[in-house]
Amino acid sequence: MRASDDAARAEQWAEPPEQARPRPQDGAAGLDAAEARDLAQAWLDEPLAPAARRLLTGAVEAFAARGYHATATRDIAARAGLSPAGVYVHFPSKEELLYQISLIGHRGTVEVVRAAAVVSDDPVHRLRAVIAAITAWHARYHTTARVINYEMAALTEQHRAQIATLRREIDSLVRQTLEDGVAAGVFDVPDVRGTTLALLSLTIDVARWFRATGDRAPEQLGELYGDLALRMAGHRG
Amino acid sequence: MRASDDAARAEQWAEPPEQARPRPQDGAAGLDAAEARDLAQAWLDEPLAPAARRLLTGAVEAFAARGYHATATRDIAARAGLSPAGVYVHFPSKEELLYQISLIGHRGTVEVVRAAAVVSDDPVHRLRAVIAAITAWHARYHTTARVINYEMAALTEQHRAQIATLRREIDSLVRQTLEDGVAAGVFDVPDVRGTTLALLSLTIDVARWFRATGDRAPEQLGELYGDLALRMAGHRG
DNA sequence: ACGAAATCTAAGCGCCCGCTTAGAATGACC
DNA sequence: GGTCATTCTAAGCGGGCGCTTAGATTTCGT
Repeated sequence: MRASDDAARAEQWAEPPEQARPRPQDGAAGLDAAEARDLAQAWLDEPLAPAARRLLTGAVEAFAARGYHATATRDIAARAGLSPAGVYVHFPSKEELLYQISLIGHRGTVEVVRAAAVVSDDPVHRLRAVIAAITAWHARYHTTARVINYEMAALTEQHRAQIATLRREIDSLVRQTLEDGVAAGVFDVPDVRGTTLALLSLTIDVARWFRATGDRAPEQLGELYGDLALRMAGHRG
Repeated sequence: MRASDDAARAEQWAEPPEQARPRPQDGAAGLDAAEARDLAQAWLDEPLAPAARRLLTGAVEAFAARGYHATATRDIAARAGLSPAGVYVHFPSKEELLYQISLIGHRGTVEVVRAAAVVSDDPVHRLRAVIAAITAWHARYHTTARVINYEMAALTEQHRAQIATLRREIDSLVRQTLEDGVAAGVFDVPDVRGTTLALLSLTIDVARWFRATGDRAPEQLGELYGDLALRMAGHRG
């Protein structure tokens, strides 16, 4: 048995220990440097006041580590270096924080998927590119991905419906690619609906187990999953 | 576009709305008849006092619907028809409830997987049977599966370590089956570790999206996923 | 330099949390 | 039918929750 086997199992099965109570001003508690950099980068394009950005990234970390309902607005405020009341200058409620995180996160995913979809008209190349892109995104931004995939039930009904629209777009694109491949005779898919479900399932679950400290880079995982997707689509490589 | 397409997308993307506050004595709030029957069945073999069993099944429902941290012990007590203090006659803490749920759930999964593994020595039949079994279990007992897969971080360190042992057994069995198939020349798997990860990922994510009200029976889904597993393993059927 | 707008804090409101305690009901056994 | 362990409830403790309010401080166009 190779030494990396244990690491692999830990990667799959171990949940991160619940975070210690954050110290004030400790904006990136519990995140390693690479993860914090990626997280900050991911939110750089959003037109936000610095304090609002710190609140959002702090909320992502807290929600991912302890769950939405278990996270106190006081914790989020402390991560952003604000007093408990400081949160409500920028966001009217804790749920609004989650909604904004979910919105920005889902829009980012949709953009990544769209970009991957236009690289080629060939269903084979397109399926591999799309699945690789979704997978790499879920790995690189696994903290955000955790929140937007596993805390949807905490959104209000209206917000959840709005997010569902974005998710449907991703679903449609994967399904359409499968159908195109079947029509072109390069895929063999007896159950397009079920296989679409399985493909997205595979990429979403990455958010549950992926750790930046593992030995697998997001893009490497993306390529592996892209190849697995072609196999699942019945493509004879 | 077929009418069932919308249902399929809902199946994949929609989270169940947060449950209404349970009424006292309402032991199966939010579960349909089939789901409640399955849940009760799953716990029938456990040697437990009736009240303890009602507390455990009530806790499963509550944890699955709203999350561990968001669930009040008062809610669990009400589902079991007890006063808030009645919980502590049977369990010393809320975490102990989660631990017992996790233990019973994981033991059940391991049993199901072991039973599927002995049906055949042929890696092809065995992989299909094992993946189909895990998938069907996660679909049939998706309420329990949700709790034991997504609330692990809420366990104490000792309890989490104990559960990890059971999970490692499942991981080993899938990995060994892949390796046997490669050695026998019936599988083509460039990355056994990553493919094992992906296979288990696929089955676990069923707990996130599966609804008993969907048009797909647990065993049907198991067969679909068993076939997908063989494709992912590079078996030429 | 100054007044207004934006941003932030100290304090705290009403409520719900996990869990404990004291003692009442229950039921199996002699 | 009395005994006693078990099971349960009513009441409540200390504390944390989301969020509000009143007012201090900072920022900035003029």
